[in-house]
Amino acid sequence: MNDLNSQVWAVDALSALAHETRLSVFRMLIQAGPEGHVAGAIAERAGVPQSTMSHHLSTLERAGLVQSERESRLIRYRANYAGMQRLLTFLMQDCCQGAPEMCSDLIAKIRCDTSA
Amino acid sequence: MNDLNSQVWAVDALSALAHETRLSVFRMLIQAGPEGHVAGAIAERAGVPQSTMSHHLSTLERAGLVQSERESRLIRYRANYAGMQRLLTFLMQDCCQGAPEMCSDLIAKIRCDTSA
DNA sequence: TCCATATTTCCACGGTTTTGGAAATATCGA
DNA sequence: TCGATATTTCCAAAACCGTGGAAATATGGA
Repeated sequence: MNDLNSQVWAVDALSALAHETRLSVFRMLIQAGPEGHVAGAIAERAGVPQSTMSHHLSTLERAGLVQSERESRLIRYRANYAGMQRLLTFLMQDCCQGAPEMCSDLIAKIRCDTSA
Repeated sequence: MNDLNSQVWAVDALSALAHETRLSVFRMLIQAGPEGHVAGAIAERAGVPQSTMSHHLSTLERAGLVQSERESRLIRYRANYAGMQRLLTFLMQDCCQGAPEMCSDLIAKIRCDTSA
């Protein structure tokens, strides 16, 4: 995938996350881990109507940030970690080209714990 | 800063980046390093009118992703690495809460080189 | 087959964002 | 002080996005 295509995709992913409801849903799913949540529960937790949430979920899915799977009448949504990784890698790649030492600082400061 | 305020800020930062022109300007500035670029050069390189670019630059600046400094008649823009770091840290923090092992995978895969 | 449940798609209104020419502002040099 | 240059701010038109009720679709159970 060349840089221009990546950028088009990155804009989609960033747009998908650039919304109060969608960002919190994405975080909810990241935090839920592999279990994810079904659509109705997501709408209820977020306090928005199902049809509105359905739009948001499909936006996130089109952007490659979540995945859905039907479980009989329910549809379960999970975070797509690969999409997240691709986005962060794209942004970090930019970072490094101009300031490698700054970039390693940044990576060093990212901590894999919730007390940050 | 609590989580809710961070999220409001994160939505602003993500919105600022969620635009073809603005994302490429941000990357241009990241890649330019501490030298940055002056406003006119940015508009010319991106191929958009100055007034349009001025709006975009102020959007990025309001979001804390770039900084400006007057140099006599010119205004020089530089990437704000702290803003970038804050955004990535916020997104990674989410990431870790649900899937610590995945998170370390992700960090391990981010490489500080341009051959990625 | 028919009903209940979970979810999505349709549709259209209202709001926000993007855009760029023209006018305003800032700075410098003569 | 005046003119040239760099940039921003003003404004209004066009394009885009978010919203949610109602209708459509999918599934399972009786």
